[in-house]
Amino acid sequence: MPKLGMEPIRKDALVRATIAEIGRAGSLDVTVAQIARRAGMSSALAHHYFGSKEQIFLAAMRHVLSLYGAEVRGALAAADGPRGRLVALIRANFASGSFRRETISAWLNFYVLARTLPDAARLLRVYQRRLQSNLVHDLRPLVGARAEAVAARIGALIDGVYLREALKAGAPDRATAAGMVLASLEREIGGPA
Amino acid sequence: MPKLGMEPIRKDALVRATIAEIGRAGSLDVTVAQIARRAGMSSALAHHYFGSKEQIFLAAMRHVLSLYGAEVRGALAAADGPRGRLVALIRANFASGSFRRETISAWLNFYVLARTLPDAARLLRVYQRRLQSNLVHDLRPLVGARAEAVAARIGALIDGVYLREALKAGAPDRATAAGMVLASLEREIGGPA
Amino acid sequence: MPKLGMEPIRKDALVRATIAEIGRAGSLDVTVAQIARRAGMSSALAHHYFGSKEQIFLAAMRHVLSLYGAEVRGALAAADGPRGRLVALIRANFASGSFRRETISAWLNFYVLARTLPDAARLLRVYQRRLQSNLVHDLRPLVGARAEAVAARIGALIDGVYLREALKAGAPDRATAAGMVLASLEREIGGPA
Amino acid sequence: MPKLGMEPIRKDALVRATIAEIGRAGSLDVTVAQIARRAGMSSALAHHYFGSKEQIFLAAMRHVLSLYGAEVRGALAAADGPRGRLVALIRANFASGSFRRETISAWLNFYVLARTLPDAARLLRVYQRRLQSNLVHDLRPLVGARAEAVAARIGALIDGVYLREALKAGAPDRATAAGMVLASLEREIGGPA
DNA sequence: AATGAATGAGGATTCATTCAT
DNA sequence: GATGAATGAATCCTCATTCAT
Repeated sequence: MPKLGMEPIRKDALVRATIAEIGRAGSLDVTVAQIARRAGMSSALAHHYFGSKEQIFLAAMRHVLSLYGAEVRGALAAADGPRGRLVALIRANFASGSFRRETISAWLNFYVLARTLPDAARLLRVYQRRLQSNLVHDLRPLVGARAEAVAARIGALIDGVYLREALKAGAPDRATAAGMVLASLEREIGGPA
Repeated sequence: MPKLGMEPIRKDALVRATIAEIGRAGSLDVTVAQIARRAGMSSALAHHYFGSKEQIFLAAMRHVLSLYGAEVRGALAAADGPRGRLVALIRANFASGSFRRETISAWLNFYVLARTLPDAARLLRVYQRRLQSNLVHDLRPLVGARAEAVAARIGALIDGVYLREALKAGAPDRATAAGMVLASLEREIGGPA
Repeated sequence: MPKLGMEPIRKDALVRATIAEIGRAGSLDVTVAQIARRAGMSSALAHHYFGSKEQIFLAAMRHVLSLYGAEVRGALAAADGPRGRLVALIRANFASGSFRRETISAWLNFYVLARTLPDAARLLRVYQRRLQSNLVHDLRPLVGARAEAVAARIGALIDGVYLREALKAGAPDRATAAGMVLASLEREIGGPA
Repeated sequence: MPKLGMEPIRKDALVRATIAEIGRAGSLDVTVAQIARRAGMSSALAHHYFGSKEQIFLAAMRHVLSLYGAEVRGALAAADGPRGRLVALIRANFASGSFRRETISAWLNFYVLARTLPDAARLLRVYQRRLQSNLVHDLRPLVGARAEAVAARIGALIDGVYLREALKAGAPDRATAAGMVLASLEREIGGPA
């Protein structure tokens, strides 16, 4: 069984298990043993690879944020024109990779984590800044000087939609969620988005 | 002169201490002992009055929501006309009683709590429903059939603004926060709000 | 069972159990659970009263040193003249309260502890300083300026005798141990001690 | 040219690393991983060569004792006459090879180890017996029948000086340490040593 | 009403040791 | 010969909760 190069495989399994467990528990009150068990290894091995529970959580955050980033980049690359890119960007925020039950739960809990771990706060700020700059880039041609303010409102609305989704039961409704933000965009830039 | 029983006094002290401790810790990872110490009593007494930690948390939630409700009712009573009442309602959401460091932290953590405690979820849904109905009531005359959708967007935006405030350092900026939502309202109903 | 004023009783029981366990194990590799079990309580209670294993060890050291100090004071009070007091002091170092199997083991391990815990080192230095000053006080009239050097040699010899006793099997032989140091004293001050 | 097997090289590196780690930690609380890392190999290899942590410790003891023995033999070979040999023997006990920071710490901890490992106790007893017989051999011509008792006192004093050195901070002072024991010798045999 | 006393259950982390490659 | 992979067993410490007074 012991092969070489297990580290990335194990780490990846642990990161996925962490997100799944946070999703299941709905909070950060998950034990390393639970995470490790789901990832198919002993908790000792989890510590061997990550050093501490904190680092496991941070790795899970980075994973979620990096999946999200890839989703956004892919969407933007396939879109044309400011309006088209804005729509694609907003839709990407609610794409199937990110806007799923467990990820929404993880996201909410990362905000809590950020109140304790400076590194977690930093990661979330990076996410917010990127979203803001992406929005501003394509809002500028449409709303000029108002771009910054509009982007801030849309960014906050996206977070709010996530937060409210976390309270609902059942599977997340991507279309409705994205629709809310797209409608807001429409009101901000005028005309149908 | 009826001598006031200790029960309400003790319970109130515990509820306040709970909110303060959640604010301090930035999470629900506060011990009953910490709460009781801040409230000036033994943890055994805290259990005596509330039965369990869960109930202490729920009481703290009810307290926050009831303060918030009072703030909103007061604001609405003093305002006139749909537009005036909408502005007052939004401002009330960021009033000094609710939009303060520790309450914002508590609010965020209550969303986490709601994922575990059905009672907590119920309380948050009551809050959302009231906000929605308050918004709809005064949006109807202004935007007609769009009232429901607009109210949902404004409600989610308010939550998003809270969430983002939780990530920031330093004292919360009420004017800016309220300004964001008011600007959105303006775009939704047309003309300066 | 729960009565008031248990703290000193519990702490005392823990301190005694600690010394006994160190004696049994022959090293500091004793668990809080073992100590607590011997003291007739849960390990949680041990932590409740002492806060940490470190503090338990330090309390045990203070206990041993204070017993030793009492023994020495008692012996000196009952002796007359420099020579008589020196003999009494040396005998006190090997009195039945201190020169027993488990205490010798504890003593040795406290020297190890002192290499890690500054507080432990401080306690041992206090012991050494007191012994030195007691010796010098009564050596001065007998050997004048050599008092300091002679005291240092006698002090080190006492420690060496303890150390060697730690290696032996069976019950410690007080008379022989004290005899070694008394013989040394005799050589230092001339004439039979 | 016979190619030297790795075994003795590895074992030697581990033994040296063990002494260094015990010196650094000031206790036997050093992990095999720490020792192996300092010796430049994996902990698995350390186990491969020694079988267990216990055996590593015992090998380290043998190493220290054998260095000490060589030092003593060298000193005795270069000295003449009972008095000269006694002085040389005492000085050898505090020679630069043995009376150094980490070795003193190791020595103290070996006494602790001896309380658990019979083999360790045996090694220390061998050391004590050899020292005793070396001392007696050259004391006999000077003090006759008192040789055994004097040797025992000097041996215990040497150990005591080591023990006290373990408590001090800073580099060990060889001259002062040897001086203490030489002064004692002088008192025992009469006349300047 | 109030609390000190007490603990069972659990949780992060460490570590000697084994094993397949 | 050498090591990364892996884990079972501990160990310290915490905490919600109960109980006798």
